[in-house]
Amino acid sequence: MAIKSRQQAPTQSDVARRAGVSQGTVSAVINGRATAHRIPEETVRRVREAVRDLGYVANPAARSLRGKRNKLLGVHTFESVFPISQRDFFHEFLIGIEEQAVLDGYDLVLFTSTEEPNGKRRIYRDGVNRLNVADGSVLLGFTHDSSDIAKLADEGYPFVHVGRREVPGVEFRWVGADYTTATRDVVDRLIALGHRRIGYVGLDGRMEALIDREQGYRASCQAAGLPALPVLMGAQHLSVDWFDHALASGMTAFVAEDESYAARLGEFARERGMTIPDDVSVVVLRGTSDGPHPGRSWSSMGIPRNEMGRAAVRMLVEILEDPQATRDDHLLLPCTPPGESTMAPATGRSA
Amino acid sequence: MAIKSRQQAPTQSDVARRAGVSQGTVSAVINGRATAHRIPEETVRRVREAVRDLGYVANPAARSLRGKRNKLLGVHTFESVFPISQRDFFHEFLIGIEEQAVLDGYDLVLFTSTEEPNGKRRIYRDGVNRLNVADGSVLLGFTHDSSDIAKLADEGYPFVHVGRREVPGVEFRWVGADYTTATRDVVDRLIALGHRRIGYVGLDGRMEALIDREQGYRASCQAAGLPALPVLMGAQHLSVDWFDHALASGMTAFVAEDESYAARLGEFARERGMTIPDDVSVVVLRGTSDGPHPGRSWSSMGIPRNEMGRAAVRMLVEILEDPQATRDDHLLLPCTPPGESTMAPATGRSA
DNA sequence: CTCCTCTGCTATTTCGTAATAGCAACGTAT
DNA sequence: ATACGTTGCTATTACGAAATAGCAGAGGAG
Repeated sequence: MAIKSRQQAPTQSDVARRAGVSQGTVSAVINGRATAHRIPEETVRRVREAVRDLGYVANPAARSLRGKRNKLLGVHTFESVFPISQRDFFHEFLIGIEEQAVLDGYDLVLFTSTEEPNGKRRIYRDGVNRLNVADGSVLLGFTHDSSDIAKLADEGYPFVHVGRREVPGVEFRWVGADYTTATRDVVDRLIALGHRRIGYVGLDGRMEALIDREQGYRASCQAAGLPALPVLMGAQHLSVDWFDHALASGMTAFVAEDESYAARLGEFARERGMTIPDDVSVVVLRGTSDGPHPGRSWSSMGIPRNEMGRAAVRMLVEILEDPQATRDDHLLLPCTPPGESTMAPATGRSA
Repeated sequence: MAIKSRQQAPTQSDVARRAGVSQGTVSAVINGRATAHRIPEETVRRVREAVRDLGYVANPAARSLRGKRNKLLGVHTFESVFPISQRDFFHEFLIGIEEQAVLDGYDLVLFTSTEEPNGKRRIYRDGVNRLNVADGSVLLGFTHDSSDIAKLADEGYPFVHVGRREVPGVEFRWVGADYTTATRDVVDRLIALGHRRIGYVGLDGRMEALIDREQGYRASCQAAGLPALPVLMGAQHLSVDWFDHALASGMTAFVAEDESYAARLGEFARERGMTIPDDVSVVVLRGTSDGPHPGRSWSSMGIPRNEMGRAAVRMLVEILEDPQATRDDHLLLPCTPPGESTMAPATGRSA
């Protein structure tokens, strides 16, 4: 037996012919508008029988052409999802997005075809917005070039950005996590544990998500009357020399914007024969170890990735299904506080 | 500034009006039939400009209604992807699928809307085959009810099943891993290490993927002239009593169809004060620890999930882009051999 | 001056479904 | 007998893209 190649599926007209009625009548019966169309029992029965006999299934293309809606939600990630580090980070968002899409009865379109050779993904390629195949889209990740977002918003295309994002002069919807408050709580906790000099190890790119964290750090220090410490930015400065210097200046705790920086600190501590958290406390502000994959367990602020994905889809679906209703155009979800695994009271040395 | 609400997506007619031509001309330009339609440079330029200005993108429903392709590939998983255990298992397939889709310039549709309350996903819901929104689909996971597959194949819908699957009387394309050979190699290796009584711990559902493994186990035993040992099937039989009995009968190695069974064996061994692999060897035939997520590291046969996903997409795209060409209707990829972490030479006790 | 060819498009139809408008036949009321 | 309502449908159109058929005007040949 050979594999069949595509053949013509039966249409409503085929069904109509067999049942001896018109196509419109078949449509009415199939869509439960039989009574509204005053179609008697007997005719309905004949149509149903013909549907069964022919194995008729509605052509979704035709249906959505008529109905305007495809029941498709797009997911656009600005970066390739493959690099290992990114993979784990995005995965949890995707799970949340999928879970909510299931609940709302939408299918998802993953936009991958727009990837350029450099691994970046753009919304517009040759000026064409591929996202339009979906009723609306969730945007994931960060792009330094915000012109795509601006253009999309200007078109009136319905989308929700995951992660707080500000583009001057452009209004759009987003779902974010409250990094400012969460970071502030983290630093407050370190202060409560007796730490007086707390280092902040930051990334190079200062996107909103990181600025918010830094903001929380500064706010906490200020509230406690601690000096505004210099903030280290960028991996290239993160050397053992810097670490020695930091310790010498009395630092007893570090707040690392990214898990990878905490890993470096861990190495330095081991080199100097110090243990975490007994000698030094380290807290991570952005990691994946809180996810389903164990690995290292730093004291790590929990980003509600799953919830953010769900919330973005929920917001998007609400927009699509009731475009008129007024609602908040953004949502800030709380982070979960870090565990105490790599946090401990400041040791005597610093007292 | 308020968020703009959805304006009608531009159509070819809108573009045509702006460019001062007819809809048909726009269609010709967009589909590269400009020369065939003897449309001069200047007009083509005007149309292209109008397309860019309006952000026009083809309506996939209309396009596919007309029998054209959408550049969309569907991914249907028969089970929900959420349960933690499944999540890791499917994830790697999805990565492979996405990677290849990027290369071939297709976007992916994740079919989630067909999930029933029990977590099962069907292709046909209310008799409607939703997969039709995609040009073709990759089917992932296992369904005991093969009628959906049969119906799909009968319709002539282009799809590739990931995982070898046999449905009597139905021919379709699939990509699988060669579990038979890989398992045979595993058992051969254990035999070479001096093991003479090797237990096989199997799952309840005997789908093809498991039957193949069992087949490889039996083949290896038979080739080595070892007795055909009773095969344990089902978690309910996996007790310490059984373990004691197995050891007493001289078993020195176990082949576990699933990682979870290996975990049970590990517990039993600990209870009896035995160490793996010094006292007992354990090899896993289906696990996720070989993936990017560390966790336990059993000696585990590596399933080429990423490659399987890629191969399925490649096969599907070939079918779509050249339906006539003759080609193999299935592909069997090799597994990677397990490491030696939980395998060791048989101890004196069994000699 | 007429016929023909070539250019550069336009007009029309098609795909399958759904919604709206409306018609023919029959019965009922006045 | 005429007007009117009800029943049971059919006819038509729209949705957006694409394919096919073909037409108007310019220019050249005879």
